[in-house]
Amino acid sequence: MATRTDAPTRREQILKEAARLFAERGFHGVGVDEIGAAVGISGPGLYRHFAGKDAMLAELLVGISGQLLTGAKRRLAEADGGPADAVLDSLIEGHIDFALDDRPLITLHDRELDRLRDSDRKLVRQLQRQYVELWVEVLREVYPGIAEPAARSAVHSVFGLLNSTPHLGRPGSLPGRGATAELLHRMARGAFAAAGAE
Amino acid sequence: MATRTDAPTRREQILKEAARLFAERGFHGVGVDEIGAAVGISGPGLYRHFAGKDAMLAELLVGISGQLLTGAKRRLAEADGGPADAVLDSLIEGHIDFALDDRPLITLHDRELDRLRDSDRKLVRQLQRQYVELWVEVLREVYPGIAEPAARSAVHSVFGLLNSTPHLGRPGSLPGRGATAELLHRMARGAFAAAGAE
DNA sequence: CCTTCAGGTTAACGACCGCTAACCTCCCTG
DNA sequence: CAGGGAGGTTAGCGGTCGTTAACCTGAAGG
Repeated sequence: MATRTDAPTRREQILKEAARLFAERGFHGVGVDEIGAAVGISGPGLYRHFAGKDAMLAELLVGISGQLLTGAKRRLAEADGGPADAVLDSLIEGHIDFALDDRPLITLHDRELDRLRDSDRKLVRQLQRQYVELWVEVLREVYPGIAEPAARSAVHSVFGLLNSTPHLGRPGSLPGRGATAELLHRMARGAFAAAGAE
Repeated sequence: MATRTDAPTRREQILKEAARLFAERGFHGVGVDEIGAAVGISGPGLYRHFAGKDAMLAELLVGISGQLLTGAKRRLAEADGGPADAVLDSLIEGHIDFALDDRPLITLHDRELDRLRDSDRKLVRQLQRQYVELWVEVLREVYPGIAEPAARSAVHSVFGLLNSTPHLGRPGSLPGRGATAELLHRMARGAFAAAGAE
């Protein structure tokens, strides 16, 4: 995957700022004028790029879910045939990268889902479910003793653990990105191990 | 603590329904008319019991934080002098009880804090900080090797794990409350153990 | 050089929502 | 048995917000 070097499009600027604002003050707490101001244009100018405020949220949430799922599938494919243990580590690593690099999106991801139109919400839920099931399969390979409902619960709980990054204080009070990532990784493995030991 | 047997007051009804609605659709997503309807009165009737919509949210959040802190202090006092290990277990148990019994409140707790007036938000933050510090102290007794910043991060992350209950599916798809509580408890201990093993 | 169109602008409409005003109706109490 | 307060009601005001309408402008293309 080539790293982007070209300038972000106006659409992307808007999405990024909207994500930040939605995460800070909630979907209903942010006005379109604010979003516009954040990218240097004013309120209604946004409608040249999006059908409405809802559309921005929808694109954000679908994008997040899709990105997570795609990344996980890729990691699974890359490690095809390898030890399930390593695959689980790779999944954890990917999720942590995302949680540390895109904190606003992680926040939105489980906070504003209910504000979506039915069709969009169904789509997001479906992507999320696939992502979870993917983890569940790998987890049950590593810990064959764990029953499926328990495995699903364990996966959701570890997501809760990994998604706690927004609560870990602003960057700077953290012990450094690498150390935080490592700590989260160890804790996730520890939690899974405890769930697997019946 | 004696279990309440008398009927809930109107104020308590309102708070409970408001908590549920706020958790479902967000603070700004719920109108006062809806809250009123949920308790059988209509919109402005709420103002006989609360100064405004903000006041309901404030009372809910301050109440949650206070309850968590008070409960933790009580458990700490009860186990005074006992093994730190057992105290940690008691803290975890208390938090899980809360997360399982008052899911809407847990949801609100880290979702709508920014909607509070400055003074209320400061109060809630102060209560939360005390609660965290209490856990950090106990955790560092159990795992003396862990540095304080890492311990704080670990505590926040385990809160994320325990507070994942709203994502565990509606009661019924769960393997039963007792089993869920036990699983969460084991995972929390596993995560802490992994954080403590440097 | 004229045209076109992408991407802005401001004005304003309509809906919604928090809150207040004004009024009503029990029930408790002196 | 008056009267007063607790706890409702409906009507409506004022502000906010998403969205649309109408207009403007600069740059690219024939």
